Amino acid sequence: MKELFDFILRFGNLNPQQIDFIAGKSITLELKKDEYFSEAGKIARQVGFIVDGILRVCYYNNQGEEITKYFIEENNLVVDLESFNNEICSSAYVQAVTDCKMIVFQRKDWLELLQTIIGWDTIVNKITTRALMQKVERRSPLVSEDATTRYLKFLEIYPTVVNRIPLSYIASYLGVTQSSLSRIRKNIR
Amino acid sequence: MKELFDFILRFGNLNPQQIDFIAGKSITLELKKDEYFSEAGKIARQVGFIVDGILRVCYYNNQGEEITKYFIEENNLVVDLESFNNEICSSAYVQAVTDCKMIVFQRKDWLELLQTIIGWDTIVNKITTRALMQKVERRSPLVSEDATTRYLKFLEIYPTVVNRIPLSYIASYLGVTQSSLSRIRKNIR
DNA sequence: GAAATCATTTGCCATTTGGCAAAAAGTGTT
DNA sequence: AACACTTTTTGCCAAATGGCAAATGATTTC
Repeated sequence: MKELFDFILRFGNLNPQQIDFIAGKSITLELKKDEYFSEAGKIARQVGFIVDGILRVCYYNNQGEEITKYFIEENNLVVDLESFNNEICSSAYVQAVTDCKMIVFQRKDWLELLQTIIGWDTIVNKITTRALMQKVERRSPLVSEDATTRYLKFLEIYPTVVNRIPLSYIASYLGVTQSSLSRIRKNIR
Repeated sequence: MKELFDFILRFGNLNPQQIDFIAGKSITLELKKDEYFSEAGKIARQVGFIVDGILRVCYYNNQGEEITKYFIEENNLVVDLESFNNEICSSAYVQAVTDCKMIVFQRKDWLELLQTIIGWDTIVNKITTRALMQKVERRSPLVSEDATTRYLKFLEIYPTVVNRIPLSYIASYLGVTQSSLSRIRKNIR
């Protein structure tokens, strides 16, 4: 629980009562590798905080290829925002890439927090905006780079992730085939 | 001015006094093709609304190649968010791709609006979040597609833009060379 | 620890895209 | 209409990446 509030309090202040109230609404969740936090075709009804482990957001394109949109590491919030906010079906999967320990809030509790705790909405907005900007900054530059440069950028952005996840996921994140990525990796060393 | 409030009021309600107050803080700005709305190395101190015209956000990578991050069409707000919010130098240019008519708010006026008008921050947050999500949704899929598919997606997303801007800008948005894009375009028809 | 399963690497060749330079087409100016 | 200027197209060839299948390596299961 400490990790969660260390994270939250970087974006604003809360008094001890408020912290307790938030903590009281949380539940813990353990996901095994490959299990889903939320799924395409369903409505996301949870906000999660990753205490330990890595998740990824992925989907399938019209040729059935699996595409990883991004990875999310420990000490970050995870939510399928469009689905959660608008109560519409998601088009993506949020999947545990390693075993994960999470702290989770159900939708109705989360909404109650937003209405109850003064300043909570501002904190949540800051976290959301920052996360979205980060996604743009991370993924967007890949479009204009060749495969080797993409991989090098991946290493910069996710230094702690490389050795904990299968090559195929990295390939599907970078928009490169697995075999190409394998060759690229060989050439770099 | 009508266009601006048509846009804003899709995200929340404002009474006539509030609308007048906001309008009173605005100024109009005309940009000629190729002029900058904000520049790399400077701090963005304006929020703009495009009444007519197209802007793009672009930067130069370490090989001096010009890269277009995205286009912004009429009836949208434009701001270099990271620079504006944190008062730090930007790394990107926001440039008029066609002649543009804009409505602009200076930073201090914008901040005053945020403090003065109840609910304005909520509206701005909704607009910001939506715009950021849109950026992710538009640019991210390009990573995993080949050049032809990228161009077709571009046509879907920016149907009104294609014939108003030079081919080279589209190429630099799609991460494809100009000559490749020219060939792709030929093969499609 | 052998078998089965899954992940990664490699070889071979096809396809796509890039790089460069010249030609063609389009625009605006006088 | 002729000129300069910019944008787009094209030809030629090189380089990068993909597709497929087999080989190798790693991990799990019994």
